[in-house]
Amino acid sequence: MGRPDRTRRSLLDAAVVVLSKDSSASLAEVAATAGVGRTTLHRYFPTRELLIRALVEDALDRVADAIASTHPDEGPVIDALQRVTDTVVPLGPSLSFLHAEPEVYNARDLIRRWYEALEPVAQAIERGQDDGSLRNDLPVKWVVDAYVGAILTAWDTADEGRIWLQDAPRLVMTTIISGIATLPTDAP
Amino acid sequence: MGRPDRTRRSLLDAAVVVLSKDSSASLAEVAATAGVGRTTLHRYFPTRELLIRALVEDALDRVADAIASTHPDEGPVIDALQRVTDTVVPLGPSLSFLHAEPEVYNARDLIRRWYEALEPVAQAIERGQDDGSLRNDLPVKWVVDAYVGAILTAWDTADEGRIWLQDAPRLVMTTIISGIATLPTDAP
DNA sequence: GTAGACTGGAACAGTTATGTTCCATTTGGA
DNA sequence: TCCAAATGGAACATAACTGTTCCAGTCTAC
Repeated sequence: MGRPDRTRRSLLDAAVVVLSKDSSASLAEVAATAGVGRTTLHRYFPTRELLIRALVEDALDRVADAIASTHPDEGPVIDALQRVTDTVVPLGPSLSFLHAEPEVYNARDLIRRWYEALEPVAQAIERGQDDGSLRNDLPVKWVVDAYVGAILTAWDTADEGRIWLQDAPRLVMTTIISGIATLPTDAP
Repeated sequence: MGRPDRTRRSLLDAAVVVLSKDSSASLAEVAATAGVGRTTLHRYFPTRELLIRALVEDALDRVADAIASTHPDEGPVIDALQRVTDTVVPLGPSLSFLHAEPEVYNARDLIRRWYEALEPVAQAIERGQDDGSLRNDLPVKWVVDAYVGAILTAWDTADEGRIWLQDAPRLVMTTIISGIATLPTDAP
């Protein structure tokens, strides 16, 4: 990895840190955090929009790779979701800005790519509803969003120090799979 | 309600609409949406920060009132959560900006008030864990965040047209209470 | 060690939002 | 009707960020 690649990576990492804290932070702040001159930032990412696009695409790639690496189309669906959760959650709060950036919200193609990245998860959930391991009275779209939402919540909550990130996968899985109530059969 | 009160309300409502779509929108846009001159906006809210504070406080009041009106400390906990859900969800996507505004995130007292508003919910959940209706292997803080997160997800998802807001209370309750898996007892 | 790539600082213009002031106009209640 | 409150528009100063240019300095691969 040559110097340009390292500089580029520093900038992307710094941008994640800075922009997830304040999505309207200045590029000067990003450059400073990356330990790089503002001029250099503009050499790599001529405009703010291009920086954010690159940022989101980078994050999307990481999520898509993480999901694919767990082969969510194989084995029992609940096990598959467990693998996805264990792999994606540690990617960390650093990705939660995906949720907030207005630039993301208004770029059709980025939204499309976001749902493309989640498509394997959607398919696993559909498979689970078909084979009877997941309840089928909830729309697949809702289940996907609720599942992703739980992961985002875990990131936020861990970020605020209300839980430990290492506990997050269990909390997410228990909550989303079994819910917060005791089983009806537990009643006398 | 005199003219000043109506103007103030128009401004707050417009601010919710505009800022929840783009949290960096200009005050001119807010004023225009409220059908009010920019000068008038500044008369009511001298600075942008004060507008946002007023906005958040207004939203907090609405949520707190909605929660209180359901008396979450009475009756079976799951019924109480159902009442809270049915009452809070219709308050609508208009409140989801609570989640995004950086000004909110960086104001200690607003965060504190946010959790104060949720305190009755936290107490209900604690009560449920004590009386055995909710599983007690999850931290109360996590359960509160997961529950609120599910409502926020429902708002976002409804906003994007992936579900209908009128279905949201059932989806939220089913998902958070029972989870997305079929009951173990459903297996042959 | 040297050439070419890479970097950083400074200075600049252009744009945009904010907050203020002043004044003319409209509104609504007494 | 009349008066005081409320409003809106225009103009202004200020501040901040963006994106560009130019140049001098530094690193690195050869």
